[in-house]
Amino acid sequence: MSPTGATATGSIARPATAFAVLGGLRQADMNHIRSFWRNVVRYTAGAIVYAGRGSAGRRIIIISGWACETRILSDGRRQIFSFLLPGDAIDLARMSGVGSRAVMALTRLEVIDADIVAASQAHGDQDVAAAVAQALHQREDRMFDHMVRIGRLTAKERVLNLLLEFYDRLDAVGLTKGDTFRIPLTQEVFADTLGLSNVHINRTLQQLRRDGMIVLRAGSVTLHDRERLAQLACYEPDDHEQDGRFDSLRPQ
Amino acid sequence: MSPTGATATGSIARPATAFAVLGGLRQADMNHIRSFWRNVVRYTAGAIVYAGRGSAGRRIIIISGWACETRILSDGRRQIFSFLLPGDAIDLARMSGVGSRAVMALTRLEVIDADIVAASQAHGDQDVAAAVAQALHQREDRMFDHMVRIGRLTAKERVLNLLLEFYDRLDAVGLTKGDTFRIPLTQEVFADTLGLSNVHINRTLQQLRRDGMIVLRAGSVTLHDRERLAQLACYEPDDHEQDGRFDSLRPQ
DNA sequence: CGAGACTTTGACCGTAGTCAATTTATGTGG
DNA sequence: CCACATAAATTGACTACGGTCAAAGTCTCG
Repeated sequence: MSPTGATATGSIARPATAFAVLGGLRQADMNHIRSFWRNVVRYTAGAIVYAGRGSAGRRIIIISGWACETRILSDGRRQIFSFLLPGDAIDLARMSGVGSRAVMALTRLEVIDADIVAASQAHGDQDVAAAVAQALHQREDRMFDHMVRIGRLTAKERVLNLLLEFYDRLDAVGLTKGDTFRIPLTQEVFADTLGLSNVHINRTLQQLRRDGMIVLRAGSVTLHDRERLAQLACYEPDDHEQDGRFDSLRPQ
Repeated sequence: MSPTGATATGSIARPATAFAVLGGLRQADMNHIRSFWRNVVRYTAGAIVYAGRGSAGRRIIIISGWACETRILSDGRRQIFSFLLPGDAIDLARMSGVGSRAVMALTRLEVIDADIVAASQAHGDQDVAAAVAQALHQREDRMFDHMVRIGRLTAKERVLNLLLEFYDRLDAVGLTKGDTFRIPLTQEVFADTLGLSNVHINRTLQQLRRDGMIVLRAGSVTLHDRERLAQLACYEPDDHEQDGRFDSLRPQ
């Protein structure tokens, strides 16, 4: 393991693992994807993702795992700006890590250079570059939702709203099972995301559990009646246009 | 005045007014700018700025006045995402105004199509298109500062931090006089920007005045000892690289 | 001068923060 | 598989920051 937590993946890696998140693939796609195999870069949880590590360039696609964009103030306070889930893309330009902004792996993370993928337009009629551009746009759109969350919603609304966003995003890449999905976040991460203290997050979650609005245990969440929850949490999926995430690699 | 609040400026408008904010100009620049004259679009305070109104396109440059990006929730809560000051540029694409996002004039506003200006590279060695692109980037960078503000700072810090940002931005285009600048915002706008109630904004401002940290009256603010204030407000101007605002029209 | 928009004030409430201790996972080496 | 170390979740007691409601005072501008 390199000191930065990043490792270029050798031929040891098993395709089935890294790309499983993108769903079952047609044989043609599989062949196409295998060609990227040695371009996948891995990070350990807690690692900072820099541009240029391994074979990852400035624009990257998340293959598996969760990451976040964050800033840490000199006095220790931390704010998380956004989350990066499988199928998301981000431009690492101007990420400095210092007082400014950094992308941090929240779990083990697999990443690939977006330009390498885009350069080979072999699979289907999809325009990979366009899909990446769309993913970048959606990230920006979500940023506004997030500002509303921390600026104008109550603690309960913030938590629900965020969980609903996670559901929709994960569902779009096949990472939900019915109303349930896995969520690898500590309560402290929730706190630093939603502008609350970890203690208050804890109490809010318990309240939501007691009210039967969510089921949350052992790293997985279940959201029954999302329609109603969305109402309660001011969650208005602006129909963020088409789904622009990088699932052009998924079965048609 | 059109129903939307937008009017295309005819030849009646006086150059000296609209472009005064960009500072005194060399004779060559003045001539160049005169050619844009009929492309300036005006809005009244409170008007929504849409792409395509008058001669303004998708990417616009603020010539004079203040505007903001905002969203209004169905229950009336409002969040302001960013402010647009003279010299700033913004891409109006995907501004819907409805539940999503809108640009609203906070004062009388003068705007010009960025592409029209960029199309004529006559003045100096500056690359206008690059300056506009930079301005767009800076807007994004400031968005992160803003998330930290509403997510992690106290009320007092939020207010100071925002005022310091205004100072730096206005100073960059010559709109400060010593430690003082004009600020056309109501306390309610502050509230909806900083995620606080208007009443609390009022009390916070009074507190800051009593502590002698700011002077605020009749629409103008004075910030003495900004170094100290920056310290207190976690204001860390990340040295947002070069100054990429649209002041390439200003004297060299 | 009057209307409407903004600001200011007071009283009171409630959400969320802080500090500190305890319990419960999680994980690691033996 | 157990023992220990560490991280994470939970709880209680107390505080305080910020919200709400309602009334009164100011300012602007036609």
